Amino acid sequence: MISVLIVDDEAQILRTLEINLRARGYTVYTADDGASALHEAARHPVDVIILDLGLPDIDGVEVIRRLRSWTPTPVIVLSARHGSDDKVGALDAGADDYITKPFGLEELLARLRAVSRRTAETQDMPPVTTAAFTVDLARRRVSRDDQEIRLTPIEWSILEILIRNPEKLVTQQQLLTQIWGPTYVRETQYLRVYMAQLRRKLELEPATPRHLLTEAGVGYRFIP
Amino acid sequence: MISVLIVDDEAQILRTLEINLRARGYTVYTADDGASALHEAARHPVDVIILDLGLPDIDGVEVIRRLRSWTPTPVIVLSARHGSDDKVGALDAGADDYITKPFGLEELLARLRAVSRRTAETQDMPPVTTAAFTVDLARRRVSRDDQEIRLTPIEWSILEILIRNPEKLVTQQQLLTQIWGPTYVRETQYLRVYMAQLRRKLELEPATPRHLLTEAGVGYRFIP
DNA sequence: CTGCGGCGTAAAGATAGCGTCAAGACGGCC
DNA sequence: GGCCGTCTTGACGCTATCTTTACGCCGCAG
Repeated sequence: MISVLIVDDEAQILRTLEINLRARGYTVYTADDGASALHEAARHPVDVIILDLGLPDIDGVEVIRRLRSWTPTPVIVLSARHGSDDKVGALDAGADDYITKPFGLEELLARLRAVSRRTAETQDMPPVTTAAFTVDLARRRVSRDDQEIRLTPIEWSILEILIRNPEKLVTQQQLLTQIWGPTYVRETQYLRVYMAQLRRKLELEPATPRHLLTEAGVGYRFIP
Repeated sequence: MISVLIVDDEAQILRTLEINLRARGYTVYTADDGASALHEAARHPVDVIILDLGLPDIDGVEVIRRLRSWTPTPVIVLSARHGSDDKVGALDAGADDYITKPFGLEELLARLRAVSRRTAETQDMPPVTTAAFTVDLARRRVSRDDQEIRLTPIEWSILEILIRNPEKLVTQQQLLTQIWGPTYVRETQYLRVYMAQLRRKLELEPATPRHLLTEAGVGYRFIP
């Protein structure tokens, strides 16, 4: 069951959306100003937040910023203005998508599906299995021969990125920026150390890896 | 049969609500001030409490706070004021929903259905049992060897979140935001203290936990 | 054949996070 | 006001984890 928090100060819109989304099987929470939006978001760990930018108390962009300080929950922004500044500001603050009013319900539903697909992938994805090991992204667990394997946070981050891009080449820069931040793009030694550890823990023959492959000078690749 | 406690000092409103809700099949109890509200709530284990904020004796927010110290029963707040401070205060204290007077009966009924649906999810859950202890989310009780174990409100909140996500990793941020609010995301020390207490109370060998596991640097996990 | 860059491996040093204890603050209750 | 349970906060040793350094291997180009 996908849960949504809708934030809008116009009671009519709020109600319409609430009813329509409920009818389609979403669990819906509502708020009609910024303060209660933040409060509700903290209370209920929803999958998506639909946020109107024009709120009576706090500026919508500010609401996004505060949400982003602690949660990665995707945010879809609603706005009456067609201005592009608005849009850029909201997206910069961390919004994931943007719709200008008036909008058709179908459009909103489409975008909702789009952003929630990403989280749904994580939440209900079946475990990924290879000849040597099994990775369960939803539960954040790895096992080999039904034996659970302990991974450190960094080991897990690297493995997760590779698993989410099966067959694909993931560059060293991608890994370094996503895990350590943009200022670490030169620290390729980190990757060597952690890839070695991952192979030692996961591969049957760490010296001749079959699933965690190196592309010399470029990056790494996961083969299922 | 769903039971409701209505608290309001205006006799007329109290009577109108009582009649209308009875007519729709609810079991209704009433109170006209804070003290008797707390008293009635303790006497009858109702499903929902409808609470007017402007009471003659105790401040409405205070009533919510005291209720919350021992029961998770959902509270719908009624208020004459439109101010947002009020609202935030009540929600912070633990209210579940909020309606400003004057309001239509249909709106109240809708919210009543909404909150009681939410609790229904909880109340139908069978108890969770492990080798060491049993947790009954519906009755909010924990036992070990048929001996009931007392948990403080915060201990319970943590345990409940973990139990609702069996096998899954629950991040420190999830726990901190859901229990203390988004501004406490750095206070990981709280978690260490309370996890230690939970283990001391629940685990057979608190030093080597089997059901409440730590994922260093990330969060905690419950294994049935 | 020799030097070089990139890689894998091992191990040492630095750091951050954990569990634990205990003292103090706080609030409800008699 | 005083008691009691609960929550917050600080200090400590310990361990896991991260970072850094060192070294040998390999392929390649000069």
